[in-house]
Amino acid sequence: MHLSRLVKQAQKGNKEALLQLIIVEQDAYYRLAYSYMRNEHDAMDAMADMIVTLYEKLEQLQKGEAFYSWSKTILVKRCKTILRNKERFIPLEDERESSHDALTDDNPYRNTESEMNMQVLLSHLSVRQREAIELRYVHDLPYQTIADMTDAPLGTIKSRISQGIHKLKSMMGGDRYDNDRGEITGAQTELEYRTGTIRT
DNA sequence: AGCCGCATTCCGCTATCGAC
DNA sequence: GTCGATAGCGGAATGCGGCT
Repeated sequence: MHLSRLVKQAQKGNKEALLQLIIVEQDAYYRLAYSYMRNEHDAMDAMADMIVTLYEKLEQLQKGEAFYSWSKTILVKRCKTILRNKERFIPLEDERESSHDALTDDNPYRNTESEMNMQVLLSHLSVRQREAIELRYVHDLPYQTIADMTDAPLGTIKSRISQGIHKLKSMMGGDRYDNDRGEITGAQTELEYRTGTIRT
């Protein structure tokens, strides 16, 4: 994989190169867009808008290796803009209702009972905590990228995730895996197993 | 090629602060 | 008092260059 080379080709106007870059991560893009839009049509719309933006602004990207975090930041901001325009951006007090939407049949995450349980658990967090945790453990994005996406300081993202995990732990009735040495938390482990992002 | 040490980056955690 | 935001610390992971 020569990411930087592909990005440079795309920056020179090579549409094939840009297409290749997008295809490699198309599933990740879709899942990310879906997690915000909650339906296939809007997720596809957001992805289409992202591709247009990428094509227009690719010259501004300085580090080729940062292409995917940069493009995902664009996608998330586009999703939020669409939601705002539709006046559907979910305010804090409505988050529980939205959690039920997340369990509809076309949700790509709703595969098993335990995944549904995790969605229910996540629905008890604040919107911002849930967003940060989903971006980290569902979409496997680094803290800095999440901070960029959400326009929040890095420390704030760390805090949201840490406190969100803490809440999940208490909701799960204590920590099955935690111990005195401070190893990986039960809730965190649960999330990582759900999403396949557990590191070996 | 393999090992070692150093530097950098990333992450988890927590103390502190301010708003309510 | 509670909650969320912020900053900073320490440990783990990773990258990289030098040496054998």
